[in-house]
Amino acid sequence: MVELDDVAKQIIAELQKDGRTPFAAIAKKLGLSEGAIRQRYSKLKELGLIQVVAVTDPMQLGFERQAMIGIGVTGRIEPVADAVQVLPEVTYVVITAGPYDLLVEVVCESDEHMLDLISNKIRRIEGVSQTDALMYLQLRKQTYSWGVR
Amino acid sequence: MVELDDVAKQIIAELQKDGRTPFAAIAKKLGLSEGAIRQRYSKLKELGLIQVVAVTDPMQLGFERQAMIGIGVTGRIEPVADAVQVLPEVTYVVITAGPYDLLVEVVCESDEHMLDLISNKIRRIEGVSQTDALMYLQLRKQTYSWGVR
DNA sequence: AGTGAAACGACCGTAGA
DNA sequence: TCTACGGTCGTTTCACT
Repeated sequence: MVELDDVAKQIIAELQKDGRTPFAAIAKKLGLSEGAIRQRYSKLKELGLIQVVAVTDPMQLGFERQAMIGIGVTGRIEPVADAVQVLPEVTYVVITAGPYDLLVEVVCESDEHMLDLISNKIRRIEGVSQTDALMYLQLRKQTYSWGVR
Repeated sequence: MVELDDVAKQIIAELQKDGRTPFAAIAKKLGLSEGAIRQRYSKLKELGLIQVVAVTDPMQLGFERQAMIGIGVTGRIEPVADAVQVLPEVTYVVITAGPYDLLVEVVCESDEHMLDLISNKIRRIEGVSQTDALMYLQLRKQTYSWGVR
């Protein structure tokens, strides 16, 4: 775990609103030099604490089928998480406490692709005891500015 | 639904890798002018098809408690989705087919905050018949470059 | 960690095919 | 929708604190 100071938090907050905000603009807002902001951004990025990326809704673009797979695991969860997260269709993996041990978001090109992924890849992983597919019908909200409000 | 041509898809793919990639660099790669890329980016953004943002792992920063709430709904799902997505703690809402009708990701400051949110806000929404909280223990993978591979 | 300055490159408006 | 161009602004590097 990492402790971030106020400057780092504010840089993150600005970039959560618009990831292309010039460092100079952030610098002006925070009363620091451009270089200081860029230096901090580079470090945050290097440490894997932040990434600036384009996000879209694949379904809205007519691309693919999407689902969240709830997985029940017997035995240790980590090895299953490791095995799942190397699959290219998998965009999101989180270990959870509750009805499932693992939540896995997947993006597929078709129903057949999805079926193959679940039946022949995910369900055959050692330790997977149960899978529930929650097919995405419509994405309603997607926000990245949680610290801001 | 929107049909994107190849240029748009490639712009998105580049920005999925690094959202701060200069338009000029993308232009060079695609053999177009910088202005063309900027113009297309602006339009994609305006249409809400793409957003460039900073993403982090709140838990890794020691910030908050996170969970996915699986919600069962009686009657129409859309009004419930609307009511849920205005809550500031809610970062993600998707209508699904499967064990739940709605998946809702929430970021809270503490267990008490989470409890209050679920008991006093979400469960009191008209039409909510069931909620399962899947508390996040550890985020393992988070990718935004699905079209790329 | 942060500053400042100079060279370079990116961005953005406007005009035009 | 795209290109071209010029002025403005952002980024990079380096020497310094």
